[in-house]
Formats: sequence, structure tokens, C-alpha cells
Amino acid sequence: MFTLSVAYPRNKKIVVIMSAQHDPKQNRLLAALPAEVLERIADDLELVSIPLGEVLYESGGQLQHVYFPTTAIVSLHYLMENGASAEIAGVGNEGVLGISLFMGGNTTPSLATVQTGGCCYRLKGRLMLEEFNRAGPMMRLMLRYTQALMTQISQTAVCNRHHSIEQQLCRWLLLTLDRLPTNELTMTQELIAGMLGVRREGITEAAGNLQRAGLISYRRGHITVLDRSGLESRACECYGVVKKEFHRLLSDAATAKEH
Amino acid sequence: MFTLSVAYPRNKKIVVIMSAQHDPKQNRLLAALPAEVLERIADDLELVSIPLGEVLYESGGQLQHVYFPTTAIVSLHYLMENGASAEIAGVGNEGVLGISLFMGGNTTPSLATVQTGGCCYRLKGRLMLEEFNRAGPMMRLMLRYTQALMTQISQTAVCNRHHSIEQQLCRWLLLTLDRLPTNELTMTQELIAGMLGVRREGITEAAGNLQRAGLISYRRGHITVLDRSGLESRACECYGVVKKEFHRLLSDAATAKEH
DNA sequence: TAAAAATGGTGCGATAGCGCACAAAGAGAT
DNA sequence: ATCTCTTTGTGCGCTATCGCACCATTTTTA
Repeated sequence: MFTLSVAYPRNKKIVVIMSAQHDPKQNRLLAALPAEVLERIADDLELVSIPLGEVLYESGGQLQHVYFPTTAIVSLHYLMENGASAEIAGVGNEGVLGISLFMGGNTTPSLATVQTGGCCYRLKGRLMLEEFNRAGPMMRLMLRYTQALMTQISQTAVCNRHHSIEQQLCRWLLLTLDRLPTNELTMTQELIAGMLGVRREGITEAAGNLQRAGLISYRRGHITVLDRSGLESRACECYGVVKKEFHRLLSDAATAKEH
Repeated sequence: MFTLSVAYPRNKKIVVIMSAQHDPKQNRLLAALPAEVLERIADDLELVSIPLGEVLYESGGQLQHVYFPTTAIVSLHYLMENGASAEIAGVGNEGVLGISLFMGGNTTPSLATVQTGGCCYRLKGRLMLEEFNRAGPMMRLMLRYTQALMTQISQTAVCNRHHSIEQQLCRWLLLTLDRLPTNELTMTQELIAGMLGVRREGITEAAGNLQRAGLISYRRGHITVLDRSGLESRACECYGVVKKEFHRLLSDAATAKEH
């Protein structure tokens, strides 16, 4: 893979790369666009590699680009005054970052932090708005995605209210796994705890249970899922609700139809 | 007030009424529309009175109308498999019900239940879509509202994770108060507990504390807020975040500008 | 290769909230 | 005025989670 580093004024860690292995269609939203639309923006899609921990958007910051993850996973979360944090939703290759650009607010009170380093295609905000304002397939797709994201956020709220740490961990692992090509995630218990807004020890205990049950195995910063359906049966209904709603709203059949 | 009861196939409790006292501009979204747009839909806005407990939308149900509350308050919530429930967001005169109509999904996994009986203006789904698809002020306003609603849902998630019942009660009282003309809400502790997804006894205790502190006073199904700023200082930051974001996105100045 | 840092395991007391049972106090109905 | 139903108050044991402290092990750095 040929990697080209580019000086970047605001955020030096982001690196523009070129690669034959990458294709915009690795992002499922870009893949769902009609060829005509994708061709129109293809030359302006810039492949970037983004490392773990990078902050893509800050609370109140202005958006320069929208990001379509391919291999990266980004966590939307809120940072409280006392420093505690809670994840609101995750975004991977099924989604896009920066919806407030076309929703009209241009920013949100939340943060977007990279949870799994990897690649995204990005598009200049102005170009995204241009395409959105054609009020065609791009607009319809983005609005459908936004609705699916709302379901994910809603279930986060429900799950935070009613479900145990173990159930939430199962949900979170499954949602993350759906965005990865392998069944191994590179992630410390501390980081997962931060996502779920619980103590690290709580994750240690829940993950220990899952390992003893043979559903996962882990070693320092690596979790391998051994039994996916076992995890599903141990997760709360929230995972199923979110997954089903994403499928309903964003399957090819659904997005092909006009609304 | 002259009240006209109308036979209504699906939901007999909803009553179409006519009244000189009512004005679409009592709903702040309708009030924010340019005169030209409002005139176009004015004749199709139907004033309806909706009683406490009425279910406006069910999980998976098809939308016939969008509803713009004036005096009613509607709770969006999710009903779990075991019968427990949790509020995702509330909608009053600042909002609209039925956004999934124009977002493209036409339904959601959640329910919309009337929390405070009152009036809404409703508009046939087809007409709303027609106006939305002009891609003009109506569309921009609806998308801005949707973004504000997402912030409310997000803060519900954060609040459920990190804040005490008392803090959540303060937040909820303040958000509800902002949608009412008086400082008294008609609401049993049991109902509030259902909204927040906690035990009724938890509300009894928290409300008792607030009453002893002189911030509210209550009697069987009626809560009067005596000290609004006292409640605000006792609430978590979530209330402020939501309120500020609604103001930012939906103040007249913001909505007048094109995005 | 030694030191330092990161990561995960474990124990323990504190606490917020739950589930349940039942009593007390309004408010409406007869 | 009495009865009944709804609503609120209270007590009690239970559980999940928290906050903290400390150790062991693995990985990285010097």
C-alpha cells in the first residue's frame, strides 16, 4: 500500500492515502448511491487514514468535511462537565459523520472520537451540501440514515436505563462486530468502559463471564468473538431493534424506492 | 368554545374541534414558517383535541398525519418486551410528531403517547410530504427540528447513564414546564415514574425532597413549580444542553437564514 | 536488559435504586 | 356521610454498580 503523508493544518494526525485496495463502495452508504450520483462526487472523495483516539468533531466545532468510514469506527459521545463520558451512538462503514451539516445546525453538542483506527472517505462540506440540495437520491439516503441513527440513539437511552452491564457489553460488541471484517476487535477494557460510561472493573467482570461461557476470548487489548449467536442470546433486545431498523431503512431494496 | 365531535374510524377519542381561541401559531414550528408557506397549508390544518393516554403512533404503524401540538404534550417512548418502558423524548408546542414521514422510514420502533391532554394541529401526511418536497423553508425547518430532537434523545441517553433520579426529575419537570402556559402540571407520580422508567417510590422520594426544599408543591396528581431557578440549579446539565440547542436551532433568527 | 507504563484481576465497603408489602390520606361516587 | 378507588408515604431486605486500593502480568520504552 502506497501511503502519502500530507501536511494538514488543523489535524496533523490525519493522513491522506492512496490505495488500490480501497473502494468507496466499502462504505455501505456510498455503495447504495446510484452510479450517476457516485460518479459526480467520486473525484472529490478523499481517502484518509485516521488513528485511534483522533477527535473528528468537537462540541460546537464547525464542520469542514463529512466522513464515510470504511474500516474506521467512530464513537459519538457526550463529555460531561465532570469529565465523565457516555456514548450516544457508533458510526462505521454503515454510516456517515457530519449529518448536522445538512440537517442545518452545522454542529452538535457531542464529540466524534475514533474508536477503531482505519480509513474513511471524506468529502468537503460544501460539495456534500451541493449534492444534498439537489433533493435527489443523496438527500433521501442521508435522511434515511439519520433516522436509523436516531433509532440507535434511542436504544442507547433505553438500554442505559434498563439493562445490565453484561447485556450492554453484548450489544456493544455485536454492533461493533457488524462494522468489522474480522471477528477480533482491538480494544482495551478501559476503552470499552469509557464508551459505555461504566467502570473498567464492570467490564472486566462482564467480559470474564462471557469468556468463561466460551462466547469470547481476550488478551490485553484484543477481544475475539467465538460465538456470535451466543452473544446475541445474551444481549438485550436493543441490539436486534437497531440492527433490524438499519436493515429496514438502508437495505438496497428500501433505498432504491423513492419515498 | 364550540366543540364538534367527528366520527373517526381508527381512533374515536380524537375529536376535531373549532375554536376562535386557537391559532396555528401557538405551535412554535408553525409560527416560524414564512407567511407564504403557512398560507398554503392553513386550510388543511385540522385542530384536534387529544386526551391523556391516547396513543398517536404505534411501533411500526403507518403514519396518516403529522401533529403540531399547541397545548398537548406527547411522550416518545419505547416499550420493552417485558412491559417496562422508557421515555426517549418529549414533544410539545416546540415540535412536531411524525418526522419519520419525511425522513423516509414512515414509522419507528417507538410509541407516541399523550402525556398531557390538549390540542394539536394535524396535517395529512400526503400534504406534509408535498410541502417538504418543495425543498424550501418547510424542509429546512423540519430538518432543524429533527436535529434538535436528536440532541434531546442524546441527552436522555447520557442522563439515564449518569444522573440521579432527583436530577432527572428536575430536568423532566423543567422540560415539561417549558411546554406549558402555567407553572402547574397535572400528572401523578406514577405517570412520571413511567416516563423516566423508574419506580414510583423513587419519584415519591425525589419529589418529597424538592417539596421540602420549597422548589415545588404537590397534591394528588398536581405539581406546582414554585422556584424555577432552584430547580434548574438542582437539575443536571442535560436540561441546559437541550434548551440551548433548541434555541440555537429554532430561534427565529436561525430559521430565517437559509442553511 | 532493566525500568516504566499499560492492562487486567480482585477484594471490600458504600450507595442508589429495586421489588414488595402495607398503611395513610385524598377525591369522587352512591 | 359512607364507601371505594386512586394516589402517596414508608419500611425492609436485595442487588447491581460504584469508588477505591492494590497487585500481577504483559508490553513498551529507555
